[in-house]
Amino acid sequence: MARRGKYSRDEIRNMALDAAEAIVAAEGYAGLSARKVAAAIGYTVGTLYLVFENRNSLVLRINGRTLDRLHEHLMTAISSASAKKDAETTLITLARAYIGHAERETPLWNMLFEYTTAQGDVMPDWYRRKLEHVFSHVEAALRPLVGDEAETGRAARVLWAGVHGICTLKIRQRLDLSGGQSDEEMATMLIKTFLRGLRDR
Amino acid sequence: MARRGKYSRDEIRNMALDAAEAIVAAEGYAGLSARKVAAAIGYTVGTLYLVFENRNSLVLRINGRTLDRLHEHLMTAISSASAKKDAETTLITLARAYIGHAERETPLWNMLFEYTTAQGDVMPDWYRRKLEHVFSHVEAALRPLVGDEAETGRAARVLWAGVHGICTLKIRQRLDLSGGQSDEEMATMLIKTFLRGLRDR
DNA sequence: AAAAATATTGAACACTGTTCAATTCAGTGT
DNA sequence: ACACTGAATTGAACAGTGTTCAATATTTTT
Repeated sequence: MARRGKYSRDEIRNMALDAAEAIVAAEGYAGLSARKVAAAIGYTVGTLYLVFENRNSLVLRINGRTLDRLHEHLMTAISSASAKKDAETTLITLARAYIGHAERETPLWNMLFEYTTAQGDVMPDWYRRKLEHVFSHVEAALRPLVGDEAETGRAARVLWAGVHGICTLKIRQRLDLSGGQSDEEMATMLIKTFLRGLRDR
Repeated sequence: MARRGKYSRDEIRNMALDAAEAIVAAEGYAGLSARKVAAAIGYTVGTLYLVFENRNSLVLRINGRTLDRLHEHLMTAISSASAKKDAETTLITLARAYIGHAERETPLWNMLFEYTTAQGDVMPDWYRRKLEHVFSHVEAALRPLVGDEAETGRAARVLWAGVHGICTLKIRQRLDLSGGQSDEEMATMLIKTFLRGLRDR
């Protein structure tokens, strides 16, 4: 049944990504299988392997899309709600948006970190650019507060890794040890305290 | 070949845990399989399932041991090097020890977070106690600095989630975007800035 | 209409977690 | 010494997995 739907390679790739995304969203990373994706778009495994090198590269592409959506979400969050507010407000807005996104798309967001490269080699360039892209929001908010550009980069990374840590531990239920403080409250506390420490340097 | 080595259930369980740990350390979470563990201790799959409910519960037990070792490691780190130093020094020592442990046992440490409970239910009690145990070190260091006990708990969780975030992003190579700042330097910066912000409240 | 080129299939391989009837054996009773 | 019993252990079976690639189906070119 060749060329059945006259879909190009790119079209098949996108259909596969759509289907795979839906599967992960519904059944999680573990529920994702080549045959399931292929069946969902009306093809068989073989075709899928014609369009993706392997399972890992499919996962990486889905993750790329997740990063794109996250970037979009952060953008609208800071542009709509509190335009041109101070750094603290902006950063808190960003953190809420980040955490909100992670909670809304938990399985896809989890997959962002379940994927691991073979020991020794790094993430592909296009993926690292997307990561930087997401990061740029934090840097922009922090720049007015920290003079030096290199220092801005460092502070942004440290602070955002911190917010990410809160987010990931909450979502994976490693932080429910005591009084039910929400992850957003925790992130707010981190940001406020960190910024105060930064100002009083 | 029944009762071949006259091992009790508990002994078999421990042998299995030792073997599984070695496999994960060498080949990662993905390399762990029931048949491999069984073969390594001279039994077959069936016996393994007599001693562990399923793969997940085996993983959870390995994780328990990893937490125990982590706890030990943190203890020796603060008791030997800098006994009775100020909070900042202690926390930095703890962070270095935490990160060092994660880097020394990367696959086992990763598995700590790759394991996920079925959606809806929580970690078993014995596991949560181990988590609290590890946390207690951070709380102890932070207590003199923060008056209120509830506030101490909050600050400890926020700060440690931050350190964990740095650690996890570095190990999973999501933070190599720019000038090669080490994860330990980043954690130090986080701790110093956070503590300054905490003091100048 | 025949030939060439390309798209698609699906069986095959070596693996996975999990179950459970069948087998093998240690200890006891005779 | 021998059968019996009950527990320990096995390993085949099931339904799935990622991945490959000769074979087939279809379109395009000649």
